[in-house]
Amino acid sequence: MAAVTSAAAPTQGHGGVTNPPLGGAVAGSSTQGHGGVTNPPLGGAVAGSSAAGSSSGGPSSGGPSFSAQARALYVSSSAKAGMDGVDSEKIAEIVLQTAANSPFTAHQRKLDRAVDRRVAKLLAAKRKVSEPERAAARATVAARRADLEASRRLERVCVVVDFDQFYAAVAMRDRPELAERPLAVGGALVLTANYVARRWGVRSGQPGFVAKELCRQLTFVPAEYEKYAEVAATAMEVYREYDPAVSCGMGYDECSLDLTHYLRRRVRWDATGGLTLSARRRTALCFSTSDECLVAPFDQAGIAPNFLLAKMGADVNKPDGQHTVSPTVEAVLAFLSATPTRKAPPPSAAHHEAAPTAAGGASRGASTTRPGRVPQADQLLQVALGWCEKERGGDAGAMQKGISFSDTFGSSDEPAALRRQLWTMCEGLGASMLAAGLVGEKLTLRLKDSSFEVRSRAAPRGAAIGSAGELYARALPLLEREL
DNA sequence: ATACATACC
DNA sequence: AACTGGTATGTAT
Repeated sequence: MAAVTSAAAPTQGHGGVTNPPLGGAVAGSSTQGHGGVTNPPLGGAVAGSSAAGSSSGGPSSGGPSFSAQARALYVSSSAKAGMDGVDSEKIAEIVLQTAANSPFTAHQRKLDRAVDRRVAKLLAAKRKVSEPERAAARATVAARRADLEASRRLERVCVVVDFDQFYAAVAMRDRPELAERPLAVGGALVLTANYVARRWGVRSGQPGFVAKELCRQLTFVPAEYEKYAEVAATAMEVYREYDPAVSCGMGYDECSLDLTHYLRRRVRWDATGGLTLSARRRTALCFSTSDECLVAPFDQAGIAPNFLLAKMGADVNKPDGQHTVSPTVEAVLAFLSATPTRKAPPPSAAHHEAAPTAAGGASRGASTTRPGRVPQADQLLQVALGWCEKERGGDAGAMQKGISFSDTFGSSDEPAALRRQLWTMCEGLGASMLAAGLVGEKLTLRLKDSSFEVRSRAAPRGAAIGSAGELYARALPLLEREL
């Protein structure tokens, strides 16, 4: 990982950081624009060895027809909490009618086909692996697995709390008259729907026009991110009593606590039996000191010996549920085999880097560059075993690596209009860079057209980028070339 | 290194 | 009329 440094982020002074740099960016285009600055990837060590991954349930290679896929998509959504008694046939029908022939869906299908090709390629490569190679790989995995088991920690009590229907809960808190009505936060896209709306089939990630079609009475309210940050901060204040280092997830709607120390001090707790927060204690966790904190009466919690498992557990038993993974190897493995692969987080070298390397380091370095190894295999193995040493849920305290500004605007091919749009976005990005105290090193212009095709063009490295003017100067040539 | 894609909320 | 926006990471070339 190149030792590029930049006049990076002074704000959160991290002493003499040799840390990664950052950048600034902007974008514009005929329908949508998205711009961002990125840095060279963290690089770091990637592990090798050979473990199995499993494909994300995307069908399509000779799989079901498109409408069957759409139906399957819906069925999974109807299985969500609070969706009993929903007329799934009808909803599937409406979703198909309104969205199946959209340019978005067409683009999505194209992406899916690319994934299928990649999967086919991997499977073909796998088939070519000889039996001796397989045996060697099995031995490597067995050895690594033994290492991981030997270093497995089960004494911690990690909790991930998920603020259910968070954005909608905040909206309903402020406008109680909306609470009984179907409500969606968002606009072009549904970010969150309350449980009333979900009964109509409205769900997050759905395009707004489909949601409206599903539920004519649906009320939309725009997202208010500053407010969410505020409410989350208030909730964190409460959680801090239980874990001074409590961290908040990116979208503000979840946080992670390590209750190990709190429980040792305050509660009689049987390590072998695990921990179940009593309803009362959980309520205390959520609401203890202030009613201001009454965010969502239906928060979920995952409780487990590490944050990987706690995060996965928070997704079980919605709404208003909690799931405990007991601190035994058997319980952990049983939980994993009962949990769809889809629920596991993607293996990430960065996560691995973030973990103390007691167990990981040596074998990682040794196997990284061997040919024929599956990248990320060590991470996959860790996830498969439910092994995770991450100290926290979020990456609290990590230095920001990029900052971006994007905007969806009306379709246009007018160069002049696009330049104006670009300028507006440069101003927006400049302002957020200023607010964040960031200076850019590298600039990327991203353009999305009306068929959802995305182009990204990077400016050659140059002087630090700090203002709207500098952003524009670097971005404009990129745009001109695309006109 | 660049472009393109993915995951997550 | 018409499928977000922001950050970080992964893959292919």
